[in-house]
Amino acid sequence: MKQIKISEAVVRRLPIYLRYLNELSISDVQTVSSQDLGDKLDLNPAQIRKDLAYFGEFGRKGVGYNVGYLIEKIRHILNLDRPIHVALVGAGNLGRALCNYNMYLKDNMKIVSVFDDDPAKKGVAIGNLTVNPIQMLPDEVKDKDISIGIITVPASEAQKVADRFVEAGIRAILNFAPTVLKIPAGIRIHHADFTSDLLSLAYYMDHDLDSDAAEDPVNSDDAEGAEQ
Amino acid sequence: MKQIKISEAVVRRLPIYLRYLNELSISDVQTVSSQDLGDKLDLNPAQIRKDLAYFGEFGRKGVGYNVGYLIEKIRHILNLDRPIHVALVGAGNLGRALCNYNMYLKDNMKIVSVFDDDPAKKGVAIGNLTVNPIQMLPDEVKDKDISIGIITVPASEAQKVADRFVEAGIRAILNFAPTVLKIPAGIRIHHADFTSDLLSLAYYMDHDLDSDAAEDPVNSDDAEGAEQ
DNA sequence: TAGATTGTTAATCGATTAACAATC
DNA sequence: TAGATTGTTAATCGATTAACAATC
Repeated sequence: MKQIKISEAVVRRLPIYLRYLNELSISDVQTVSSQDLGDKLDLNPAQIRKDLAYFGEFGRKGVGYNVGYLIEKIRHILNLDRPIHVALVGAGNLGRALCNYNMYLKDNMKIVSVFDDDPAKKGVAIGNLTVNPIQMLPDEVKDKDISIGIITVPASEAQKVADRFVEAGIRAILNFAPTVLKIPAGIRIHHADFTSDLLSLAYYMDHDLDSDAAEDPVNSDDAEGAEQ
Repeated sequence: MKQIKISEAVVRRLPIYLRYLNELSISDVQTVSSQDLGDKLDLNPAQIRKDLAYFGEFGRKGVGYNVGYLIEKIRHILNLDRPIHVALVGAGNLGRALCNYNMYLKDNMKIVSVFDDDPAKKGVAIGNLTVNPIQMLPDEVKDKDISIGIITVPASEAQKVADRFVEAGIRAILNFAPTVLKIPAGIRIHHADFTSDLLSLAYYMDHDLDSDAAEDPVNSDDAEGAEQ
């Protein structure tokens, strides 16, 4: 039996496929080709076929993919055919926004517990949840079978929260704090750091051309730079 | 003069470097090596040296990089040595959270205008901004020299907002809506789609039971039985 | 059948890492 | 000087894309 390592890039595309397939399903579209998917999602059709083929043979030659069947398969691959429980630490503006964003409820994944170490926030309601003190984290993780943690505390507190998550037995972390975290191997971590995202976009603005070109290889030509 | 194409991967690391360098600067650290940076940021030191070398020779052999000097250089490369103005469309929970997140003020980048097409939100205050009707977008972009747009509307509205941004002459977009947008070549777009991020983490729940060995995520149920 | 489209292998492209001469 | 560390080239690794036989 061959052991294929599925790359993170592949896994990250699966929810994108799933999302569009769900749209197609709602529109009662029965069948879709890798070409259709590629056009819509701005991806190479060969890449889509290859991604899916890692997990099985889901299509029919000459026909395409059955939308409902492919949805079912991807949901299974992503473990979304069973409930996945999420905890969030940091009931600030961003944390509250994410809690209210319950649009992924339909995907069997939901935030079931919110924490904050500010005593003033204890018991405050956010949607149908109430803010717990951070000390309750280990018990809640156990009691509610929580496997993913979201961090929305300031950068200065993020590592401490991550450590607590790890100790409580969480399997994966989504970190919104603008800092790099040290996490033991075996725990997955994704960074959702929009401040870095935003700053990196500034690179593509028109550079002012004042400085000496010798020392500044970043001139406006770079910003155009071929469509990809 | 050589025109080197700088990859997006490189550009995206620059703000990460900058952030840690700023921390070092605050701690009065004068010099840092690529080894130090790599340890802290979980990156290969050779990669860091290579990234920086695309833009010039910023270090000293046998010594390392001067923190203050490198900050200055990276800020210049990223255009953060001049004000960068940002507009945000979608004054919901997430949009308001981002507006209140003015922690990147110190980087010369700030949200200067907020829009929403809900008449009920017109004039509502968010921090020191007030919500404008979407019709004002083109004029605001011109008047306030706005070059980056943030989209925090529902997925169903996101393409319309993107089109407005492009027409108004924006140079780059940060899209928080969970959908793929069609954007003309030459305009940069980054996706900050945390719902996909979160869903993709679910993949690692069952499959990753032993940490380092690549394990076969294609279990027998998966590989089998395309009904078709 | 003829046209379409998959699954998969091979080719290409790009990014990361290793290695080391230069030199502080 | 001896040790440290850069800048850069070469080697490696991994991901994307092209191509096409299989086949619906």
